[in-house]
Amino acid sequence: MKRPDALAALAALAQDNRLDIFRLLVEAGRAGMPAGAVADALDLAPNTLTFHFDRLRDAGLVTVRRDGRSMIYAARYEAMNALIAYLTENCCRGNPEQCLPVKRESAPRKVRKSQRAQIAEPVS
Amino acid sequence: MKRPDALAALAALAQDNRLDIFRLLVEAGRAGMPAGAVADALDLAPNTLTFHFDRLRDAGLVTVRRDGRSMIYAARYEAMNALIAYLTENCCRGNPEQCLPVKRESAPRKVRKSQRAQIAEPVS
DNA sequence: AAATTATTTCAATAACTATTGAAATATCTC
DNA sequence: GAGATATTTCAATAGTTATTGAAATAATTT
Repeated sequence: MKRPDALAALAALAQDNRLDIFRLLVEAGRAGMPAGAVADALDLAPNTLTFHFDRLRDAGLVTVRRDGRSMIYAARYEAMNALIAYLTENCCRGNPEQCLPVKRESAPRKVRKSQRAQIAEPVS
Repeated sequence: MKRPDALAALAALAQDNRLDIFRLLVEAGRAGMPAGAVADALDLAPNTLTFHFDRLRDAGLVTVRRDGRSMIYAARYEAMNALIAYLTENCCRGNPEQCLPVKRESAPRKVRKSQRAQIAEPVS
């Protein structure tokens, strides 16, 4: 996955309703589910839903097919996998280990009360 | 990591400049780098940069400390790790395997030319 | 072929986001 | 403490995004 695709996927998922929609479709599995069922489950207006589906689709995160008068949307697991791979490679320097909390070399040295004021607190 | 934090992290990373900033800080390592150096590297106005740093910081993706007149920003690898974990759990049903391309049970059955038109193409 | 169901399209709008220029603050050096 | 350097704050603005209501399309049922 290249940067523009990763950015598109992040933007698509970085929204309340769309994250819900995608998670619901992930649960639904490869078979996917009809737009109406998603609308019912998440209590969204059908036109609002179309708007979000379009964005998820542009980002390559879902597919649609028609079944009678229903549109069946399904999660593209490969896309999520590619996003996770991108984040692991580019934002953890290749290994997720990198992202774990840093190990202290030794316990922090004890400090007398009179010295405490000297020690700068890291800003937030 | 809970949903609101994941959403915040996604939103923070879903922006051109911020994704660059974060990737640069990941490269820079635990030591981090001064705001000015980031500004030079990415050719961003200092006030624009402050705006983006604030957002990354709100999302818990970076930390700051002051060093003289410089502000040193550093990536919080734990946050990225937590985001990847969240996506793996919630958007791949727990195992990243889930996200790999589906395996075909068998090779698709051959079809005579005269039958092709019958077969519905999935929409997009 | 009219009515019904499922979804999309379109236009309007409110809310949010990123960028800019100018001014302020904080720290350091002379 | 005056001047220089590093960064932040503030206000204005242009651009983007999500939601809504009304109307259109598409497939099914009667």
